[in-house]
Amino acid sequence: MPRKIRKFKGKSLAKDLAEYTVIDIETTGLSTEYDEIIEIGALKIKDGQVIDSYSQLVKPKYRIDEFITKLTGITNEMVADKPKFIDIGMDFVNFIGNSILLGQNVNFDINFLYDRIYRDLNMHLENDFVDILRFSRKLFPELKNRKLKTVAKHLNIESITSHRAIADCEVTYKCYEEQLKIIKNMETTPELLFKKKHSHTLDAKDIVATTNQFDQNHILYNSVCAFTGKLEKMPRKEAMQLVVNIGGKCGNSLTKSTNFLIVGNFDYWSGIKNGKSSKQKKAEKYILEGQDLKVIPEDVFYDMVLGESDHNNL
DNA sequence: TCTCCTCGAGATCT
DNA sequence: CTCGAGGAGA
Repeated sequence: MPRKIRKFKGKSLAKDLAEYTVIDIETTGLSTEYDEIIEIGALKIKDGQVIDSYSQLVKPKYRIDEFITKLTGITNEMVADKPKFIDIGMDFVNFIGNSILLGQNVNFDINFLYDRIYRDLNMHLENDFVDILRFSRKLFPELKNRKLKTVAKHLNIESITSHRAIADCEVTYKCYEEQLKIIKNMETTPELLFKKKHSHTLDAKDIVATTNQFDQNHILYNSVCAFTGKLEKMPRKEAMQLVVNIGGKCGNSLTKSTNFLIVGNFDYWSGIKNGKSSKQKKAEKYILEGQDLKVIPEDVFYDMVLGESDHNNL
């Protein structure tokens, strides 16, 4: 199991905040490993108003390339006499304090800052954060993309052409405040909007036969089938449909009336013990008790359903 | 019905 | 990274 990197990193929140700190950084590239911070911007917001700001250009170890200068407008000359991160890192840490951080795809900024603060100051950036990219994905799925600029335009917020930290903070916090208004108008809250949905749409009862031509001599006719594990060749729903179209029945779980347990793959399932799922172990117990139940692998199931000849062509 | 898990697909940041 | 789909188990 891969060890968790940045283990003290804060949690991602979806909240309607009265007080927070917007952050944005400019860097020499996208890689936290190889690229460097060249500008930090932050705005403290309270009740929708800017109450404090922090803006600092930072001198990187390596030169800024042309692409970044063109993108941000930040040149090597501009940072030549600026402090290195190690000299101003503490100022930034003090500025944000323990406030909740907010930004567009803010994981990008947090990861850069987390690593830099740890390396230079031997401290952990533990602040919780709000990523407004999550908001726009939820609210504006119809837009061609959810880049800050696109979202700002959609919300009639003016955004300047240059990618500079403080300017982007301005746009970001305005986008957040506007999106909060939209959520309020929907008579919901961010918490409700991001509440995990129950996506268990697969209920065996919902699967009905698409034919009434049944072969009453088929081994699965009038039988009760259950599944365990992930099937290789089709979604479980399709397999259940096959059973039902033969005139069999399906259940979500293994019961006293189950006749066939079809076993798929569960190599991926780390919680599995002795290579057998609980359904399989339950089935073995029922068989010992004399139940008319067979445990069959996926391949055998296809032989039964489709016939030997078709099986080879799958 | 609820919580926990895994995987694959799809974006966004400079 | 985040989400949704789809599993298991209680």
